[in-house]
Amino acid sequence: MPKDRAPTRIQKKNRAAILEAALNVFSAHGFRGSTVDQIASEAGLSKPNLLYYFPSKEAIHTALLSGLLETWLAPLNDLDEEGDPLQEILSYIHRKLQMSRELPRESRLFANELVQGAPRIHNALSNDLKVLVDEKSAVLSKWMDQGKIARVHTHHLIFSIWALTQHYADFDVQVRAILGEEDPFEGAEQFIDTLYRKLLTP
Amino acid sequence: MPKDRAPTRIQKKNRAAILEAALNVFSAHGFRGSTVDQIASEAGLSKPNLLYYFPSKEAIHTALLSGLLETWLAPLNDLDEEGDPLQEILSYIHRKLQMSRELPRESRLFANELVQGAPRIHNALSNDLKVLVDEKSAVLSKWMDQGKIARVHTHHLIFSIWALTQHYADFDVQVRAILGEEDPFEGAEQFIDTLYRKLLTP
DNA sequence: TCTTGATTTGACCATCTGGTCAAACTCACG
DNA sequence: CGTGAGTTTGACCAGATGGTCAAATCAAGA
Repeated sequence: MPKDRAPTRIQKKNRAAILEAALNVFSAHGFRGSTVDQIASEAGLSKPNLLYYFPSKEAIHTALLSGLLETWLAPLNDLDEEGDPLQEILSYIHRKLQMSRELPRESRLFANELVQGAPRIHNALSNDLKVLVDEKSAVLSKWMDQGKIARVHTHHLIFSIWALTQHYADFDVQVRAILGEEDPFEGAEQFIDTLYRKLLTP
Repeated sequence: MPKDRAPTRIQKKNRAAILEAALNVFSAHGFRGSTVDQIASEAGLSKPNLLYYFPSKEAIHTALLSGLLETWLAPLNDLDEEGDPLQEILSYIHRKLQMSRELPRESRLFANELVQGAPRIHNALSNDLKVLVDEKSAVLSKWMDQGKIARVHTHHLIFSIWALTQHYADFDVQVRAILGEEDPFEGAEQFIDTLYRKLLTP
C-alpha cells in the first residue's frame, strides 16, 4: 500500500484510473457481479498492482460510493429557499434529468446498491440523506404555506422527482427497447416539466 | 432430472419451493450475487437435490422471470379501451402501486435485471413488452384525440407510472430511511393519485 | 550516478461456487 | 410386500475469485 504522504504523480493517475474503471464495472454488474480482475484490466493494471492502491474490492467500492455521494446530492443541496419556488423545483428536476443523461453510471451504481438493500450505505441514507431531505422538505413546506406552490406531501414530491428522473438512467435498456430510435431525454424533459407545472401550480 | 411426464406430488412441491426460495434470494442479491447453495438451503433442499429439479442456476432464474412476466404486465394488459379514461388510468396506477406493496420481491427481481442491462430478458423487452406498450399507448392516444384526457407523450406517461410506483418497492430502503415510521404507501397513493388527476384532467 | 523508496509483477494460496455422479433411499402401485 | 421409478445425498471436481508475497523494476532527489 502507498505510504500516507502526499500522493505522487503515479498514485494520483492510478487511483483515478482505478475509480473510473470501477465505476464502469460496478455500475454495470453490481458489487458481487464485478471482479477485481475486471476492474484491474479495465484500469490497465495487474490485479496485484491494483491491490497495491486499494486494500480490497470492498475498499474500492466504498471509496467510489462515498466519493460520488456528494456529487449525487449536489442538485438538491442547491435548491434555494430564496429563489422562485416553481423555478427552483423545475431547475432541480432539470439538473437531475441531466445527470441521468450524463452520469448514468453513477445513477446505476447507486441503484444497484439500493435495490439490494443498500448494505454498504445504509448509514449514509439514514443520516446525511435524511437530514438533507428533511431540510429541503421544510423549504418546500414553507413555499406551500405561502401559497407559492400547490400543497402536496413534500417527501413524496421529492421521491417522485428521483423516481422520474433516475428511471431514465437506471432502466435505460427498457426505455430504449420501447422507444426505439427516439431520444428518451427529449421527450422526458418535456413530459416531466409539464407534469410538475400542472402538479405544483397552485 | 425428473422425467417429462405428469409431475408427481413431490415434484410440484419442490419445484414450487425452489421458485419461492429463488425469488427471495435473487431479488435480494441479484443473479450473480446469489448462490445455488443459498437457494437450496432456503428451499430446504440439498444442492444436488435442487439441481435434480432444475438443470442450472440460470434455468431457475429464467423460469422465475418468464413465470412472473405475465403477472407483472397483467395490470397494463387490463387497461380497458372501453372504460372511462381517467378511471382506467387511475386504477392501473392503483394496481401497480399495490403490486409494489404486495410483491416487492418481484419488482426488485426485475429491477435487478434491468439495472444491469437486462442480459437475460432483453428479448422479452423488445418483443412482448414493446408490443403491449405500443398497443396501450395507442389507446391512450385515442383518448387524448377525443379530448378525454390531456395530451401528453404516451410512452413517457407509461414510464412515469412505472417509475413512480415501482420506486416504492425497488428503493424501499431509501424511502423508509427517510420516512421513518410512516407507511410509505399511504402517502404515495394519495400523492400519485393527485398528480395524475392534475396531469390528465383536460 | 547512486541510492532508496515507490511501483509492478509472476507465482501462489484458500475459498467459494456451479455442477456431476454413483450409490443409497423412498414411494406408489401391482 | 416387492419392485422399479422417482428422489436424495455425500463426495468430488474444475474453474473462478479475492487476496498475498517476495522478488524485480522504476523513478527521482542527493
